[in-house]
Amino acid sequence: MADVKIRNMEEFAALSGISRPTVSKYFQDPQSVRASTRTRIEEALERYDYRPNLFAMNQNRKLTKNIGIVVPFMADPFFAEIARTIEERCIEMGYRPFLFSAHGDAGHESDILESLRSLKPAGVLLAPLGRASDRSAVEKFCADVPTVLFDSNLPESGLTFVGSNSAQFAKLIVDYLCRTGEPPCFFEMKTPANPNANRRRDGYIAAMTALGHEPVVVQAEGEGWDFEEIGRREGVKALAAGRFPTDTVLCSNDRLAIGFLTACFESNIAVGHHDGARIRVAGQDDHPFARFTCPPLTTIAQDYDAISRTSVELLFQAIESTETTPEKRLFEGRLVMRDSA
Amino acid sequence: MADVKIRNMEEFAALSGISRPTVSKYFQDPQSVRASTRTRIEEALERYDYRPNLFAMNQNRKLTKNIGIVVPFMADPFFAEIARTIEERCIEMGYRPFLFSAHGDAGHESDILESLRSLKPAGVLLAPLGRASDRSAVEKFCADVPTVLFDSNLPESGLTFVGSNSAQFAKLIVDYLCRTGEPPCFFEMKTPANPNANRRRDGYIAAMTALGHEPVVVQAEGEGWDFEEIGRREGVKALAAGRFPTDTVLCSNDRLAIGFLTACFESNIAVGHHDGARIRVAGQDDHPFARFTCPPLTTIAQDYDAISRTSVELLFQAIESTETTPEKRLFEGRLVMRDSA
DNA sequence: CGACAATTTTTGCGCGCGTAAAGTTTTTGT
DNA sequence: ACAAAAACTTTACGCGCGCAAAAATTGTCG
Repeated sequence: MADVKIRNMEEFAALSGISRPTVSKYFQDPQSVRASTRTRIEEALERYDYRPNLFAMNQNRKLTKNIGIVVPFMADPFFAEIARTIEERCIEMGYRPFLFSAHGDAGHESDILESLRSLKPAGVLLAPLGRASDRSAVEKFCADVPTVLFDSNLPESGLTFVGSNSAQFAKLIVDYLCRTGEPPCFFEMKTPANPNANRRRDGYIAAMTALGHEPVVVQAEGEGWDFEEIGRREGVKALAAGRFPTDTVLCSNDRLAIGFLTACFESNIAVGHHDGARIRVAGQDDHPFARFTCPPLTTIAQDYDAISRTSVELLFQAIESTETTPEKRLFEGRLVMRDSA
Repeated sequence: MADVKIRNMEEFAALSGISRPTVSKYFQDPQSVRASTRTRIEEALERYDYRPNLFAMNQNRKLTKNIGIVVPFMADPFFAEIARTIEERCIEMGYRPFLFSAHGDAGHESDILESLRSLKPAGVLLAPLGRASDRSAVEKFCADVPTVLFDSNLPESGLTFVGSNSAQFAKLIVDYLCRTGEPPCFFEMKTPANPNANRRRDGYIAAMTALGHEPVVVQAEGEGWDFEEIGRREGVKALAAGRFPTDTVLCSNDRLAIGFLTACFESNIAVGHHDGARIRVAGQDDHPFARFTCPPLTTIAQDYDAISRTSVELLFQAIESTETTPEKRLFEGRLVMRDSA
């Protein structure tokens, strides 16, 4: 590698013996130039180590290669994990992903969308905060930028959405629990952070009704994204008050379940399906930590891989073809049987 | 808000009755223009909703307002949390943070640093992967861009670093454990992901020796960032093989401890300091989930707030004054007593 | 070998804003 | 009230590359 400092594409083009517009074409899509030309450019690249100026590139370009990825709460390993896989797929496609977390705050979410505009992204993958989101801000943004929603939908928005089939989740776990013991009560937050929670509750009620059981919903007070703490604190209260008529509790999601397991521990109630256990607990999501709770949490696994893959596919579809009809893709969950239920 | 579409700063300047260079000055630092001018610009901003073009701004600028934040593993809530606080502080300072995760992979880490170059960041806050990092790549980067390392240092690199005092951590927890029961064994990964682990082991040995106890280090096989799984799998083996001579286990970090708690559960060994418990387990970090393990994990809390605050402060110090001497700031941990030990 | 298509080269403008210098106006201090 | 200082306006150039149109070259195939 010759250590000649290259200032711009002009210089690099001269040194590699190719015209600047062709080099420019190469950087926008290496496949768009003749193989022999490509080889010459790549040889020069190895010798001189030049990278086009990001800001100049995007300054006067019709469409950038930037992709925005926005999640509601990065400190939730579920989102960290899905963001990771999405990020990788974007890079594979030759795009440049930028990652943002709303940190559970709607104001921050709007700010992100605003500042995302100035990145002129080719497309955005957005997992909205949900209920708390500034709907009009999100919709206005989506009208301007090709966007695929994932994880949490904006009801009636008519936007492309990729997520999980809540009804199927509920049916799967309710059927399992009823088959193997007492029918479950449902433990959820009273004011859930996103609309999935409502669909999960409805799914639970439908599944119970279909089996001829009386659904019982126990709601936890508390706002925000501290699901574990809410599950623990309200779980302790609900247990003490005897609000669970059966010995089986289905939590709306794994994080709530993790907190509820702590509540059971604090209340000296053994969890599981073994002799001596007094309560069974199940969650939904297959959170990365669900395998490490004590006892390990029985849950419904989201299809991370299908969700991230499909989100990216639909986004690129929307980017490449000017007009696409909004789609809605729901993936099924998989029962993960562990010791808690 | 008049819905006149504003194309550029020129137009906005005309509409607000201020010259373009002054408007430009305002956007670089609102405090740099006279209060009366600032007011006029801000009034116009409310009416017309204009935002300068990010790419044009940074195109021909000596120093951008971009800050890179790089963590080794975003799916670890510890890093998600610290990234969040750092991000907020940068925004407060009028800078624009960009978040990146190496996802536990050194190649990815180098790629991030490379692509970070093209963002022309004013500064970078980097938590290196540690042992796995491509040292020369990191050092070369730090030579070009003002960088503050945090969490994990690059030994002998002479770079500014902000982290925790491992020796103090070890002393604090070892003293506590010895005071309240049998002296602890130390459970760690054989080939740890970052150098903090080595310092923690050394700290443990020093603290034990100081108290006149024989240190016992039990090492877990396994590579990578799946700490919980390694802690669980190797924990089960070590427990079965009777490799812990005392009834107290100090884990190198909380994630390992979380896995180890699962190992104890699987091995039917009650954890805690209550009657009937057969083992005490402690961790280090105060991981966001440590409070929700069963039993809740006794640990040493990192001073998240001081670390993030100081990192940002030192970075801006380095950005503003051209020449600063590298500093090393270590913060003390706080004993968090819970039920596991 | 010639015709035709596919690529590449040439040429040149433009993007939106940073920045510098010189001139003009406003503010500040006494 | 007046000079000095501070802030602003005018003017003008440059950043590095995208993009488009026309000319020149290369490659393909009968």
